[in-house]
Amino acid sequence: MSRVVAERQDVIATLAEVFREHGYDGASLSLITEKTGLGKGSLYHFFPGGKEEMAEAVLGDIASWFQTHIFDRLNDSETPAAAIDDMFASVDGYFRQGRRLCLMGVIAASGAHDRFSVELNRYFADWRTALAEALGRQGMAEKERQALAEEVIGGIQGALILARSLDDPQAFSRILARLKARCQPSQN
Amino acid sequence: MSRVVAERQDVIATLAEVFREHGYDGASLSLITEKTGLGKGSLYHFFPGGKEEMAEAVLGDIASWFQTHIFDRLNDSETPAAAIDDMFASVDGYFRQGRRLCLMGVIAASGAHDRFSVELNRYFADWRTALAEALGRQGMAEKERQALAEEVIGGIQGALILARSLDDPQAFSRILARLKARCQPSQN
DNA sequence: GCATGACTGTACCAATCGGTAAACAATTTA
DNA sequence: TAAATTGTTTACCGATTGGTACAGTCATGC
Repeated sequence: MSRVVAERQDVIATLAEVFREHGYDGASLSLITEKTGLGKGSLYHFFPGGKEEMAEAVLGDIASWFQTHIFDRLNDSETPAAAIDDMFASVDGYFRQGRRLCLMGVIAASGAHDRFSVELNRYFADWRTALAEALGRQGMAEKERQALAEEVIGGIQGALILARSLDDPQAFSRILARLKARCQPSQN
Repeated sequence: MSRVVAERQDVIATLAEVFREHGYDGASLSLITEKTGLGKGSLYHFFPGGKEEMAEAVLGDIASWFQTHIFDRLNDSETPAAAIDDMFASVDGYFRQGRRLCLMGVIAASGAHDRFSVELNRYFADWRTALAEALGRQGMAEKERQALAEEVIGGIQGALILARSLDDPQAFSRILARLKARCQPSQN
């Protein structure tokens, strides 16, 4: 268990960075072998399905991270306002204050989109549902909470792209703060 | 003039679609020859710099379209509220009600980002400046208009990614409507 | 009617692509 | 310790990559 799983987990973390920085098509096997330090043989030992399986593993890893650290906390919390605050803090940390892109967004904006449409759909739909319900437990009306959740989640993606394009990570933080303010109970 | 320029312009439009749908790395020359109907010889005749020059031509074309149809109108208009409304209408049309991605965003989220960082930076910075100034002529305070312009432009990018990921173009329209409402003079 | 220059089709290039196979080393397990 | 499992190295595969070279086509202007 320990060794193997741990190493595979390490590989997945490195794979995630490679896909994030170079995109799916841009992440060649030679680049992957270089960054992971693993030869093709080892790579195909861990991921017999090749590059596609590597990306699936990474997306699955990300999905479960968000599930436990974001979605579940939004759902379980009895103090939705605090849970939503936690969400924004986690998001800020996860995306390194705007210096890191969202791999889900990267894939969605690439030609590999079709290959992973199920994962993409679930990730964004689950996030939207969890946030909308937390907003609801905060007293927000049905229509408005659906729309706001959508706006916030999209806003985060756009802020990441904008921050990278402007080469100004702080743009991410500024937008995030505004989105957060819009989720405050006092704003309803 | 006519023949050459016109044809090159047609090619650029097709190139834009290919890059949009497949990303920079995913747009192989064989795919480009197929979609444009032009052999490599013709392609390299029009774009001696190869794929990179093709992408530059497309980005330049997009930049000038936005310059004349969006940025200039925001700047020139003496009725900023109407100009901002026009912007949202143009954006909705340009992105085909959420069924079309923004190539600038696609490139920004890809490994080819570094190659085109100048173009990306200018596109988003110009848009932000133009929108912020229009908001200013509408009476909005300096700080708030900068922040709102940033939020709107990022929000559009994110809405496109979200709409594609959820396979729900209407998500784009819904978010766009909210962003537009936030720019209304009555909201200030 | 012929020279010119814009355009195109084809063959080709080295390099790299994703992926396979199998020999080999290292660890566990019995 | 022997066998079985797990992991790694290396050489290799055919296909495709972006790019080049160049002969040929075609309309235009002189």
